[in-house]
Amino acid sequence: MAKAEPLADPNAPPRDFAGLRSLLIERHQNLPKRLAQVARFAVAHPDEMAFGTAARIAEQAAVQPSTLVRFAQTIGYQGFSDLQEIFRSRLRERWPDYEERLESLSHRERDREGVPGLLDGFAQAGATSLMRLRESIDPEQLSKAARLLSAADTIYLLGQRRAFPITSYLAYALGKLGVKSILIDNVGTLGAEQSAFAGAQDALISISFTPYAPATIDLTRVTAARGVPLVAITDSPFSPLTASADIWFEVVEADFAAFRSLSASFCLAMALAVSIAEQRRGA
Amino acid sequence: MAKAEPLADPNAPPRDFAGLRSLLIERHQNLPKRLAQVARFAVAHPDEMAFGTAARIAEQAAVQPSTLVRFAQTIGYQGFSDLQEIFRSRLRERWPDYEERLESLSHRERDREGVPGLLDGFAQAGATSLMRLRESIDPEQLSKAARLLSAADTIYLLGQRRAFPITSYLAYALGKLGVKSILIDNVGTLGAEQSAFAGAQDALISISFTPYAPATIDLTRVTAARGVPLVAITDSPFSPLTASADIWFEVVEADFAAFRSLSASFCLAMALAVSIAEQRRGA
DNA sequence: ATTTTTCTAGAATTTTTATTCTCCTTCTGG
DNA sequence: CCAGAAGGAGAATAAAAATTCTAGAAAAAT
Repeated sequence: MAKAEPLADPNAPPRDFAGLRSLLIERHQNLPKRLAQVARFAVAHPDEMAFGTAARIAEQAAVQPSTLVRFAQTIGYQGFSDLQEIFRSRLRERWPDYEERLESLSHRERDREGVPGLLDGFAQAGATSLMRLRESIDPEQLSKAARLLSAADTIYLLGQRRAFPITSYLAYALGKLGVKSILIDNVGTLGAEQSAFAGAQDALISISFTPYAPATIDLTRVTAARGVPLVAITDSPFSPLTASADIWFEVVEADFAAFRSLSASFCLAMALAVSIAEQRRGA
Repeated sequence: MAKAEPLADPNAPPRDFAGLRSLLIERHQNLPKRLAQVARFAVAHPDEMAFGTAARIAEQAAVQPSTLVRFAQTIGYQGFSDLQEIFRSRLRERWPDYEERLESLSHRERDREGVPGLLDGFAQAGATSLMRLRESIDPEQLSKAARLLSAADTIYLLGQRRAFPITSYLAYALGKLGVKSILIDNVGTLGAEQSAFAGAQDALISISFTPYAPATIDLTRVTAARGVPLVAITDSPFSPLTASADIWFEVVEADFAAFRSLSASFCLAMALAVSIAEQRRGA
């Protein structure tokens, strides 16, 4: 009857891939023949370990399935499935290198609770969002959007609720860049009137995230139907905005404490604004 | 010798992730409710789809396990396992060259010009701002601000021009957190009237950056002089806001292409909002 | 060389997991 | 508003998987 010592148990197996890997390399020579064989295979073919069934892996490693279970238990895991979870987590983490870096930058955050922890948490969510954005946005799409928008006479900006800060910022930035724009802020529910004069020679930037604000959706649909070119920024390919959009961008923000970051959306908006201005200057 | 053409079967489901993804996006709207729900989940959480068991995925997508099987079969796969294989292959393929990708990510930003370079530039500026923020903000100050603000009856929010996106977001976030707030948006230059009823039992959050918007400065001074506690967010200790502020934060944003990031300011605002709510709940 | 211990293979068992089926609900078209 | 069809939930079933058990082989110790 061994007592549970969850925190400082020296026999507890590592829960991350890096730790497991070094443990395997270290203990490999002291293990019995078949178990050492499994250890070698695991280090050499981590992908197989993550995806395969016990039977399949056993076959490839030339051992019995039961040996895999024994192996896992010998190292300290509960069973094969438990061990496999480590290999899977490695593939789940999208940007291991980058996350590690942030992690080390924020070594203090574990100790922290309450308010300071919040700051770190939101900073982390913001940075993660930004890094993901760079990977997920197709530069070609962005160029196309810039061309489309730079051809417009007036750029109408529509975004409500959580998206409103972004459109209001766009109004500010475009103004500073000398690009004519109109912010449809829907004050007094005058959104329809504010957008009434948008025509085919103009363009509309609509921004909406789940749960999509009805005002944004309705106004966008009506305006796009009139033939106004539409660039949409949203958080899913299934967003109601994508259907009528000429070009749309999917921005997935990381969240913390149930609040999604806005960093990536802002970043995209800024890039868009400046590239419209550049495009115009070039033309 | 007309041979069967197994490759061109129009009903055969895609065997690669990209194809599956676009198929899902395309067919999603013609699918029944629950199946569409699964399609959305699959696109949004491909990692889960790759590793989870049917039961686990079903729970997260809020459907029955059997629905997953129906879904897979409706699209043309043999069963759920068959479908899942596609999601797994994606992780398999992606992994090997990930180091390469990260490498190219940091290299390409030098070569790049124009639009894609802008995105990287703004992302970098945002991330830098966030990292700096963590260093520069004193946790003690943040806690004090949260206490001061949580004691307020109504929180008035003031910020114009570049700071307006932040205050409008604060209005949204505080509302969601159940904290009473009033956004002084100065529509129709009614700012003075909007803030007229703020008293000593309330509080004011003022945000302003160089060049400080006169409306913000004036309204802040007048309101603070009436005895309303003031928390200020600004970009310099010499800002006109610091003089009358009970607590103030200096947020230095990095810039790119002559546009300053807003990431750090947003991050601070979010942390502030959530800690006010936490403080209230505790009291 | 013999006993004891450790290790392994393979069968047996238990658990988990996907799939099928049935009955009920919710739409849709007349 | 009703009839019919399509969709969906949940139990039942079948399949597949991991795990345990046992007997025997290999290795180590005496």
